[in-house]
Amino acid sequence: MRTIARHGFARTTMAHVAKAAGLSQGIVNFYFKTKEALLYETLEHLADEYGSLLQRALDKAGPDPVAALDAMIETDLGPDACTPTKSAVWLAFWAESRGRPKYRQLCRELAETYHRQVTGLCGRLAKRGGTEGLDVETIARSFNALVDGLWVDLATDPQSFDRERAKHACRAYFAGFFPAEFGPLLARARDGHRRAG
Amino acid sequence: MRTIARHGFARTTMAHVAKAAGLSQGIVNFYFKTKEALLYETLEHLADEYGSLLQRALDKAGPDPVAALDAMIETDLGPDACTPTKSAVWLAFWAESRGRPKYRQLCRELAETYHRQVTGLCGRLAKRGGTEGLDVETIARSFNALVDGLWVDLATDPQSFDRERAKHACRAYFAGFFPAEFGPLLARARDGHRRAG
Amino acid sequence: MRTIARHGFARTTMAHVAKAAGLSQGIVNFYFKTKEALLYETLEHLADEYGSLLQRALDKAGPDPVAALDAMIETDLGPDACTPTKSAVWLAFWAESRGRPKYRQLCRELAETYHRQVTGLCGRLAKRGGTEGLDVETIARSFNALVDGLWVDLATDPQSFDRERAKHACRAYFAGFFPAEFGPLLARARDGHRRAG
Amino acid sequence: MRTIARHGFARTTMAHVAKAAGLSQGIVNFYFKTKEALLYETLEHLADEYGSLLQRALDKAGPDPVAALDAMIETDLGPDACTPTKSAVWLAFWAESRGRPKYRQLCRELAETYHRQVTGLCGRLAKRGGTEGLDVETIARSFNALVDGLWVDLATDPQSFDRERAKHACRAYFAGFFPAEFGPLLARARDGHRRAG
DNA sequence: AATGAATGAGGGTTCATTCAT
DNA sequence: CATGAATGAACCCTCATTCAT
Repeated sequence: MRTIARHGFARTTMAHVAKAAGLSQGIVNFYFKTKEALLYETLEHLADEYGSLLQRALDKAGPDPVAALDAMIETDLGPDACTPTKSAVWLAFWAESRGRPKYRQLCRELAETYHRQVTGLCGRLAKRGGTEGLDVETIARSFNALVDGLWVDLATDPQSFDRERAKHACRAYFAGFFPAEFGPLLARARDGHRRAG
Repeated sequence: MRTIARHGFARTTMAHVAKAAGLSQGIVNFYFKTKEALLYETLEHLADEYGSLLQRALDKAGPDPVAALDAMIETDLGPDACTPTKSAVWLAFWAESRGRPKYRQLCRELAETYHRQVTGLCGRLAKRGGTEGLDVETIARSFNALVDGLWVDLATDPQSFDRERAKHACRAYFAGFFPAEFGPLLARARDGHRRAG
Repeated sequence: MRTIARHGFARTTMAHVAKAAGLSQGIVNFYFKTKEALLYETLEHLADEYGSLLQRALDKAGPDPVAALDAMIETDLGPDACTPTKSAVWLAFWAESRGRPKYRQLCRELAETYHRQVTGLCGRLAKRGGTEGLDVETIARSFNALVDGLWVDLATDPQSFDRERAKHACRAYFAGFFPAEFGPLLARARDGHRRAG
Repeated sequence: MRTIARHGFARTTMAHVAKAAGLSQGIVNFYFKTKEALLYETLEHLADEYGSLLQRALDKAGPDPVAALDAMIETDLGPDACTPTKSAVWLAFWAESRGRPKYRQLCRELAETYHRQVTGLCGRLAKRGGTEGLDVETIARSFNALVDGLWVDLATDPQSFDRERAKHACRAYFAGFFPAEFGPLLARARDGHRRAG
């Protein structure tokens, strides 16, 4: 992952990877069989890790949709899932997933799962707030896009942004649709900043 | 661009490009001197085209910040700037821009210009609405992220989304911060859909 | 073929082949796509060449079975089909054909065709001579084995043998079963030797 | 030997050999020092085994040249020396012996010994039969070739042939030169077949 | 004595680049 | 200008060999 993040996908060679890992090329190939296999297992590892981070966060958040959505935000932009390296690697795989069916499938499955969860949570939120008219499908997809975009921006220009402001942006995004629920969260975060600053 | 979109950056070869363009390999190299140069000129072309599309749209929109922001949305997600091929190519360059300073610089300049424009427009909007307390900096960066993310999602899964819904999502995003200004736009779009449907 | 004959199959590298042909490795791979393909095409070339040599000889020999069999001997051990290089290459392919179905198939087809022809000719000879009791099937297979063995010996030790004596051995072999037909041929060859020596 | 027979010489790896023998790769290298050494010792083993089989058969056959030659036939095509595996390995070594002086030397020595014995026996037979005019040198070399060819054919296509018919072919070969001596052998074998069938 | 993880040289192959035509 | 055959560096991968355990 470090090698992909540093050199880019196209310039990632087995020699780079082996040297970065402090291993010989022979043994890397012995374990991973193939460069393609190594790359795919990297993607799998990334997806698995992300999946379990998210699951753990959701379990901890409990049944409340606001808490759950906030947990997703905290996970997506937390220090474990959203490092400069990892976001760069995700970006690389997204870019390369066109024309590589295996990558595409895995990415899409993850995105679909994510989308279903967000849609479900937003749906419950809309029902509770009496705003069933909202297009939760689009809200969810756009939230996904927002997070993806934040990752892209963090990957391409880590200076432009910090993770806390990114989280704030996500909360502000939800506050636009669910002011009653996410307004307080926003305010609390703002006060936190004021106290911290 | 078609070749990058189809095969991915890492698997794009001069032979592919030449064949796709109906040219001999020799002449492609004669004109572009180098693969690296061809790729860079591709990025420049993409950036120039996008820049002029945006400029034209802004000129046409006039001085009103709402109209200008909406023009940006229309451009970013319009049929000229946001084709499946182009979004895929942007994605590829973003991914590869780490570790390639020339790409990085060009991408960053474009993003900075864009960011300045959005920030300016949002600032005027905030002033006009009497909501100077808004963090226009973050609003602008997040809008950028949202558009980037929508491009990513359109590039990786064209089915998940259509451009009209993406535009709607952008307007909804702004409506969260500037309800008075973007609310009517949203409503109009919604009515348009109703009439059309 | 020269490289296989010189270094053996196992030590034949593309670098050897390219250097022996006075070409770069790149262009060899460009033309043959694959080492495996190059080897297979070599076998095909060898088989085609042998097939057409044999066919031409048989056409020239006419319908007489003795003349035809003698033409086969002349071809198999003639200067075109039976060079040190070619016999070595045949030997290499025979050895490697176990475990390489494609080689095996081609070799077997050629052998089967050959066997059918020899069996047919011997059958006509046996009928003509009133010795229908002969096991022409085995006679033909053994003749095939004899020729193969002569090739092997010529390949492994070119000094041990010359082609003329090998031909003589083949005629002597047939003379054992068809003395009336092949006896004169033997005698003529012997006289030829006497005159020549 | 099993590995060479199955995969061919070129594709025989130390890993294959070790696995087939149920040993670790380390210990195989420890005992044989080198792949080259292992291969050479394999050839030596094969040659030694063949040599002692032949010697034992000749000892048992006694001084009669016909019995001795028949013993050679029985050995060469008997169940101990002529298994599918062994004939395949011989073929592999013959093929590879070009360009490997050590193999070549060993193969040639064996062939020379064999040739001397056959020549001697045929010479005694010719003298006894009053046919000193025969070219025993060529008869012997051709017999060797015949046996080699039978091995090749058995190695490349075990179905085409069985060992009994191969033996018969050898006897028929000798019967062509020494009808008085090998005719009865042939007849006996034929009767044996009849009784058996 | 025995293992198997580890090494690294060398193989086949790809592909950006050059150049005679 | 244009071609495409030709080059060679660099890639991925295999595998004989070594060595700590």
